[in-house]
Amino acid sequence: MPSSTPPTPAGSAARRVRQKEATRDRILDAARELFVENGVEATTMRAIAARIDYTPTAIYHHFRDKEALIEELCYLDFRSLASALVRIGEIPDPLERIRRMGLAYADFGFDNPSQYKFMFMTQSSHVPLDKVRVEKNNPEQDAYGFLVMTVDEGLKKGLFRPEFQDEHQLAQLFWSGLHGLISLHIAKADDPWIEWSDPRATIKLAVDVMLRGSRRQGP
Amino acid sequence: MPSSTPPTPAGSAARRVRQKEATRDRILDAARELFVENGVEATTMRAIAARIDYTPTAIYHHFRDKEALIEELCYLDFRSLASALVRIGEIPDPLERIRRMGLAYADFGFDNPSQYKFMFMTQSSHVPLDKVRVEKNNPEQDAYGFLVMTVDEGLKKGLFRPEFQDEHQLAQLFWSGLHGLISLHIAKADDPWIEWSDPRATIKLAVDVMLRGSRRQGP
DNA sequence: AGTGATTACTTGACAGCGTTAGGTTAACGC
DNA sequence: GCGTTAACCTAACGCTGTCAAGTAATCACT
Repeated sequence: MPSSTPPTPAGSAARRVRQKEATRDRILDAARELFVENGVEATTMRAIAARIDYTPTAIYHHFRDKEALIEELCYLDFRSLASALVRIGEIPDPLERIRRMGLAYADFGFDNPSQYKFMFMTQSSHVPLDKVRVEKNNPEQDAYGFLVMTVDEGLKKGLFRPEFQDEHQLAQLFWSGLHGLISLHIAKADDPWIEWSDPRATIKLAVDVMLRGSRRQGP
Repeated sequence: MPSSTPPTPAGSAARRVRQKEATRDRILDAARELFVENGVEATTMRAIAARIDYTPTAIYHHFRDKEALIEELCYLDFRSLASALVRIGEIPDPLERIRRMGLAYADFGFDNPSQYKFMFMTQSSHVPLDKVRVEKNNPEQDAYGFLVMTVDEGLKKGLFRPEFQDEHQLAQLFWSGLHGLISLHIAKADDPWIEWSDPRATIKLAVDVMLRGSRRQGP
């Protein structure tokens, strides 16, 4: 067998598949750049196409419509968020794990405001039910599921006050506490009305406040 | 002087002013209804005009553009939110006052999701700097200022843990904790991914958690 | 009473948007 | 070579927010 054979998939059919995926990725990259630069709303299909020297209609051969394109980026970001959080999974103490997850989650939001915006600040059942892309409760892929599992572990170890029974409710409480600060800062950072404190410092305080306020007794 | 004179402003000039304000109000009412029904984005100037039997361009004699129309509604809602909260102002204990304000704020959000959305979940320095409509720090009109003042009162009474010094930071912490839950519920209520707990129950828990986690010692 | 100015509103249009029907062109299996 | 597939383009549709210009009624004033 000659060494000139392409490494993974031989044959020109496979090459065409690869080429199609390549332009698909170029569309995604261009869209992401423009979304980050100008926001989702202000980014037009024409602009995305122009950036990679295609006609707008070419995009529709790769994505059903603009929303499907957004959803694809959203899906990729959900995975990258989850894999950023999962590195914290080894920390043995559930409470400390929650604390560290919170800080990492906030970092993700502040570092990627544009992604954060269309992940958590816009309506849309981001997963078409027939074609689930993210595996639920796989911590590699589902950050929310990971949080719920961690909270559940804390509940079973009796680390929280007795009024907390539902792991979903407590997880939503933690999550939304952070989300509030991140999203307000993204949406209203320019508002002269509010004198914003350093958001990362506030996040640290907020995480501590929520843990202290929900855990059983303690020193 | 004959009694046929109109009550408040005499003269037909004044009547014209009143008529102009009347159609302006009709535009605002129609816009509000459509915004609530279909959302801000999906509501067109043409639809607003059609609802009150005007041409779309008539609106532009009363509002600079669509954003100015939204901002006017936003401004009205800010005042109605503030006056809903100010009724709680008499409660003497600052902590209890914060707790009650939190619950009232959440009620406003859950009861008026559409208003809440364009008040707190969309970008825009909602106040044109040259023409401030809401009086800052007047609790009747500025809900955020009211919260900051209450937090400051608590700080001065030594009710909070020593790491809290900045009244803005602590106010933002409380506020954003609630905002997170409200906004996530508005944006993602339909998302099959998350098993939402009863949001009002979670709000109650969240308020208690945040107060317990931030106040000094205590039983 | 007549005249000119003001103004609330309409007509008709513009550019730009997301999207689509239909045509072109190249590579494919046979 | 031939029919098929499919990636991409051309041209257009209906929709959007917005505007320049026109109309008609009311105003203030001589």
